[in-house]
Amino acid sequence: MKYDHIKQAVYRKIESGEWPEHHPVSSENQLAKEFQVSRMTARRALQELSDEGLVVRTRGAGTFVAPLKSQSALLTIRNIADEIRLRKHRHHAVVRLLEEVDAEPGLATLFGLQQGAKVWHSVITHFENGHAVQVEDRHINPALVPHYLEQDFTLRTPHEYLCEVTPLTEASHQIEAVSPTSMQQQWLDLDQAEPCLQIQRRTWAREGMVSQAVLTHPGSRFRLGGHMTFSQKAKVLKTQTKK
Amino acid sequence: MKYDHIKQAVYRKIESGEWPEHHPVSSENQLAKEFQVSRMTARRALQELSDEGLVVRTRGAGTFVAPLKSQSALLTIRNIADEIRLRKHRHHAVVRLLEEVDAEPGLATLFGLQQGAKVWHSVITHFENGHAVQVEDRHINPALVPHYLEQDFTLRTPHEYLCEVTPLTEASHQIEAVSPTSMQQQWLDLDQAEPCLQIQRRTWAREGMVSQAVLTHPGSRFRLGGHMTFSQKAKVLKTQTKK
DNA sequence: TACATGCTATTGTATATACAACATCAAGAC
DNA sequence: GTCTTGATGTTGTATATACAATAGCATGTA
Repeated sequence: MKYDHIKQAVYRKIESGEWPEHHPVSSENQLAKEFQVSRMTARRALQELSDEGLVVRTRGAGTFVAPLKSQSALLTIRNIADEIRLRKHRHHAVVRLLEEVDAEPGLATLFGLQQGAKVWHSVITHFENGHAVQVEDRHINPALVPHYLEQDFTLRTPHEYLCEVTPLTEASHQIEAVSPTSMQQQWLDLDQAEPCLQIQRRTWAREGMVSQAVLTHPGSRFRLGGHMTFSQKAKVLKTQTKK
Repeated sequence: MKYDHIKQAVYRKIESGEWPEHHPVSSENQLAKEFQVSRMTARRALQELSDEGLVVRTRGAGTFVAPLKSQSALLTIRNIADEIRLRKHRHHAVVRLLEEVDAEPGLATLFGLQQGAKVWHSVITHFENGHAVQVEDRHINPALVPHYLEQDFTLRTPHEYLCEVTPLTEASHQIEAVSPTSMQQQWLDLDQAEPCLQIQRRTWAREGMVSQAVLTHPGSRFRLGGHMTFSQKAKVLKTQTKK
């Protein structure tokens, strides 16, 4: 499988960070020459990488490493700020906490740190047209993310910062319905405890787990929606059963 | 784009139901002859359909229409009964309501029916190891689904029945956190109103909207989870931005 | 400067061919 | 009946080639 050889070579360049977003990928002819294969074989490698969304190809221009910023709309829940702006609404954020804390035992294990090691912690409330729609309670692995505490998260969300600083490779999510804690209630400006949609998101880079975020949305002000056609459904199914 | 011509021809056969699950698809050579193209062009059509999960290809055997039964794990939320059995737990269902009712105006519009037309309505509680984990409140378009009221839904879930009777082509979902109504609370054997995760699922066939289901889960007994790697994430992203 | 033209590199589509790997079935050997 | 063998059809991989469509750049022109 020569084409798979080429795919993996390109994949390594991207995954290692040697080729960042928008970096040009060798052209079909260059790869064909370099790997001593025909252009059609090199083409297949790039084509499959494109199908998988790792590179973007433009006729006449070339092949480039795909930007990873934008996220799948439904599961990773795109950056809340982008989502709000997409609806042409105003977004602003208020930083409630930004601190260094002792890691809880469970989290220390997930991060691969010693018991009692320090981790970074931020709590940020996101507003849509002046109404609180999400409180983002996030813990960060300081071994993998530099200068987290010095960022101004009213300008750029933690998620955006993480995407820039580290190449994320995996994510897991859990969605559940909960009653907000009194602190969450306060952070969301809720008069009374209403049901909240809570999403736990964990993200990994190649070196290990980068961050855990707990995103809490008031049920009355947030809804998670999606739509898929038959063939798209089948495609998602395939990516999931493949593992 | 000759290859796209072939893709669409095959797609129509599948979508129309003329080729059911596991039905053999014409071979590359047959298609090449039929459409007056080279084998490589016919091959591309089948290959892309395979990438999209519509057909399954086996070297030496041939190409076949893919089984659609299994659903994407995260969004369509696989059949609750399957999910429970997958965890090696006991599942049973209790039918709370199974009746013909007047369609609400909104639903009649969605179904493409006259105001005040009759629709079918079922309410079923699903139990995992004896604990209620979901109440399924479903409305059915009687124009597209036969004999719904005569089914025994303790043996086969409505979702399973619908999948057998009609070829579903699209689905949309909304997820939110709510307080249960008093009826839902009763159907779920809840002592007090706890936050519930509520999923609204609408499904379409080619002829129109088939069904609307509202699935309500007690927050304390249910969690929606998922995991995806980098390249899978990118693939999902692509299918969603494509529209 | 501003615009138009054309050249070149790159990706997209289509074809023809060759061989490899595998599944299925039928005929024959035991 | 059971197993082996081989023929045939199918998909998978790889190559070589041709032309189309587009992007980007450089060059020439007004």
